[in-house]
Amino acid sequence: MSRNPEEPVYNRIEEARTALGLSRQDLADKAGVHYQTIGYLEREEYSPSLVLALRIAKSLNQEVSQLFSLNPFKKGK
Amino acid sequence: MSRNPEEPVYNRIEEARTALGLSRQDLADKAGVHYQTIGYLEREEYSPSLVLALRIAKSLNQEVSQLFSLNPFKKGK
DNA sequence: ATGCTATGTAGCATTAATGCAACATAATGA
DNA sequence: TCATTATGTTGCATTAATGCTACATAGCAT
Repeated sequence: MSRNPEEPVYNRIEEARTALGLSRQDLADKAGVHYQTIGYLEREEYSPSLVLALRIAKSLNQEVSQLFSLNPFKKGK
Repeated sequence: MSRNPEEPVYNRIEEARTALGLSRQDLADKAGVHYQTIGYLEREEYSPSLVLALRIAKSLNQEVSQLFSLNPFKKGK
C-alpha cells in the first residue's frame, strides 16, 4: 500500500490486453484512465487503486485475482 | 479511483470479519495496517489500495471479488 | 520521405489513502 | 466502581496514484 512501498503487486495486464488485441489507449479508454497510467501499471512502476483494478479486470473480462497478485505469476499462464 | 471520487467501492469487510470472530484490531494486525484504516473501509469512507484489498482478502480467506465490488452487494450473502 | 500509431521517459500538480494521536462512548467483566 | 475492549470521530502529516504535457523512438503504411 502507500505506506508499504516495498510491497509490490504483480500483474498480467499486458498479457491480457494484447491477447484481446487492445492497445494501451484502448484499454485506458475502457477503464476511464489516462493511457500512460496503463503503461505505468504494466511496467509495475506502481500498483493501482482497487477501483482501477476492478475496472481493468472488467475491461479485460478477467477476475482481479487472475490479473493481480501479491506473488509473482508463474511463466506462461 | 483517486481522480474519480464519485465512484465508490462497496465491500463486505465487516460481514466477513465478524463471521470469523475478529475485531478490527485483529484484522488490522493480520493485514498490517492501522486499526482505524479498517474502520474507514468498513464505513466506506474511502476505498483501499489494491495491495491492501489483496491483503484483507487473504486475511479473511476470501476472493477480492467476494469482498469488494463496484456495484452494491445484495442483501444476505 | 512523410505521417501515424504505439510505446517509453521525465516532470509537475492534485488528491486520496494511510498512519497516528487524542478523545468520546458503550458494553462487559472483575 | 474501575478497567478493558471495541468502536466512532476529528484532525493533521506524508506519500503514492493519477492526470497531463511534452518529447523521443521505433515500426508500419502510404
